[in-house]
Amino acid sequence: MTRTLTQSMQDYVKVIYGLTRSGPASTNDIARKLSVSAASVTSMIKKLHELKLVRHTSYRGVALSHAGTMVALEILRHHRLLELYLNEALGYAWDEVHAEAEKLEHHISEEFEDRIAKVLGDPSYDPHGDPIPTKDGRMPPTVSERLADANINESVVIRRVSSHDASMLRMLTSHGLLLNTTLRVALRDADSGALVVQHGKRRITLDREITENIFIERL
Amino acid sequence: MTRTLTQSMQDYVKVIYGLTRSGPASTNDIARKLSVSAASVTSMIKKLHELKLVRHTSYRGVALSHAGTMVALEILRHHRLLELYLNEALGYAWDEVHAEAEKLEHHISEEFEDRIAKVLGDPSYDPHGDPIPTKDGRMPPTVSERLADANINESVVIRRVSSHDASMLRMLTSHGLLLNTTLRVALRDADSGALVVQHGKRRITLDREITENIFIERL
DNA sequence: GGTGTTTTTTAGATGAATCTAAATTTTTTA
DNA sequence: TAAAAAATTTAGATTCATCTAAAAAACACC
Ligand SMILES: [Mn+2]
Ligand SMILES: [Mn+2]
Ligand SMILES: [Mn+2]
Ligand SMILES: [Mn+2]
Repeated sequence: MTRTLTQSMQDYVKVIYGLTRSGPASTNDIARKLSVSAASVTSMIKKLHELKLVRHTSYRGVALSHAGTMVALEILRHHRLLELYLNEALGYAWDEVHAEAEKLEHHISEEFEDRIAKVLGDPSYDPHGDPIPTKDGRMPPTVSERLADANINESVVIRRVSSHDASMLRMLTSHGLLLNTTLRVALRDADSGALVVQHGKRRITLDREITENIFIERL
Repeated sequence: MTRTLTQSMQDYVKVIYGLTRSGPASTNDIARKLSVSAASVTSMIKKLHELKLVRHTSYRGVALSHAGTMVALEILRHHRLLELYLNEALGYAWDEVHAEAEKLEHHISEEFEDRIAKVLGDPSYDPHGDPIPTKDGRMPPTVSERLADANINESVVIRRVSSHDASMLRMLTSHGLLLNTTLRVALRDADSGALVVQHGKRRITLDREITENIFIERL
């Protein structure tokens, strides 16, 4: 069913899904995410509305319909399965998978999706710890506690890094801060909110922007 | 460099490559292969000419330039590596690989190409026995003797099947006639040109259309 | 070698996705 | 609460790949 949608429509639906975790998405936000003009967004929203993939009232923002949500989840499943496959089967690093998956997600068949899912053992999480929607559109639990909010002296495990910025991911890699790494919060800078964390013998300073994007399980 | 070409341009270049084994390709032939109108071909040829990918004189057919040939070989490399990868790594049958590779060939990165080539051990032939162009644009030898031309009583090995017609490939599979299968030519029907071949204990009749598309090595 | 057939090209239109500039509506703020 | 600012939509244009119909060129055959 996704097959009849153009790549562009798929991209809009995916972005709208990401922007509507809390309330409707604005034209400008969508435009910014997709690097297109606001006028382009308005015109695409009109088309998606006619296809009943979104609900939209002029000047009032846009939200996905149930059908639209299913489309978004399917694309997200493709994306995350691809990321994991590139990582596990082809040896891509976690900072390299996003760009490739971003292109391929629109072009693989259901057959391909099913086969890589099977090879991977029907996984629930991608290389960044993001949940992979199931074939029937259910979303596995998402780890949502931020390292930024951890307490001093608390030991935590990194379970998700919600950034596709390759340089941030490489920085974490260089400090040995991979998924499922255990660390302890040593200090918090009251002004900047930066944290100093203890990882084995190493002490690493992580600024607020980074700790906001690292999600953890408390031990 | 292929990256700046649209998918449509890539498809034209690939088809022109396939049609120019002997002399220039005609507008109509290209149109037929791509299922577009002759007028569309003329207009695309004009664009490809401006990009110096083809040489074209009005009403006189079209041929690839050196640059165009390199583009075609790169796409062909993507296609055939993908076919082999789908077959070997993901368990697709040889009659299923073509359609999937046809879509993906335009969307994989050089990184992806290099990684699957490496996983496959830098292969020279795809699941149909077609040669895979090297990264620098050389073409491994192509088996070109047809089963149709084999002599009675001759033993031969199937080395290439130049058809992407899934039903023909499945028919061959059902008779156990896979790549690298040895068989003996038992009879030739003088009228139709059909062959009866002996494969182990089985005798199989193959009509002319099929034997024209099976390429062999003589033993 | 002229004339009819086939092939190719040109002309002009369409739909998709985009843009800029202008108009309209909503929100903010003084 | 009215004016200014910001967000959104409308209007109209552009680019790409396609189409159909008509014109032009090449070919084929008597
Ligand atoms: Mn799918
Ligand atoms: Mn991810
Ligand atoms: Mn390539
Ligand atoms: Mn092949």
